[in-house]
Amino acid sequence: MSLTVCTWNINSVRIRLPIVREVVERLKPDVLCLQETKCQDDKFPLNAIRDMGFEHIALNGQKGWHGVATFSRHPFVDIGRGEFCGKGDARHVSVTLGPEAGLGKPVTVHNFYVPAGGDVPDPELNPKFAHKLSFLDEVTAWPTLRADAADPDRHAVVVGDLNIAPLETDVWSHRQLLTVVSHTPVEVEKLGAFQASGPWVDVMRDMVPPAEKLFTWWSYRSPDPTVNDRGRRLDHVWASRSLAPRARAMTVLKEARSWQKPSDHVPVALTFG
DNA sequence: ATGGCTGATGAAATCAGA
Repeated sequence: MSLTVCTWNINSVRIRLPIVREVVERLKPDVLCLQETKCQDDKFPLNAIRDMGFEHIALNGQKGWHGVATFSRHPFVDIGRGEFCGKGDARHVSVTLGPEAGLGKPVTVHNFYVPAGGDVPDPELNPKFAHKLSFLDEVTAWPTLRADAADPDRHAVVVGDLNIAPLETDVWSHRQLLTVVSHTPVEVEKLGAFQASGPWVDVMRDMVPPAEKLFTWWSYRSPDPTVNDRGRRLDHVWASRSLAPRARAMTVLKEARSWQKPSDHVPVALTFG
């Protein structure tokens, strides 16, 4: 028995429905977590998702921007939606699957979309950056997440677009990105505190050694993002300590960045067995 | 050398992404 969890910032679920199908055929996820769905719940293309084999769907969307969604082949025993910084943003949804999903115990999958943080890496000058830092502080202290990580009767996973590339090899140029939002020391420190609050294991980096470059995002502004490979690892899969040793395989579907009408992020799939 | 692009909204230009 195994469980494959996939995370993908899709940058509009409606405009990219055709390649959702392609991603599902290639990665065969049991659980698919999307961010930046940009779709209110009552306009979500539920039937198309069900046709791909996901009978169980948990939404937390809003009009125009943000929004997360989690699809599953296995039923949910629980669904949760966190709200942070009192802004009413749709940036989190969690689902819990029973032991029959394949891991022997229930597993809770938290799907996050962390604020991007704007341009200027100074919380005094840039409210978006201040929001990003506050969001990280709140999720680090969130009792629900800490309880899930510590529960001996359950596995837990955190996935999503965390919008921070923590390691030097998570960006195309550590030196040049030190002052660019997504790789600044203050963000990396807060992401580290968030990770330590579980503690959560960065299973992508268990699968690909930290010495190797590993990216999940390439800017739309490059004419051909594959040419210079100026990417960043903004998307993450973390597992609770009981589950992390059971990571069996990972796929970063880099080729999806070159498909027609791509997202600027590519899907990441992790199989636990 | 990051921003030259992309998407949502709403019907043109602006905001946001990161």
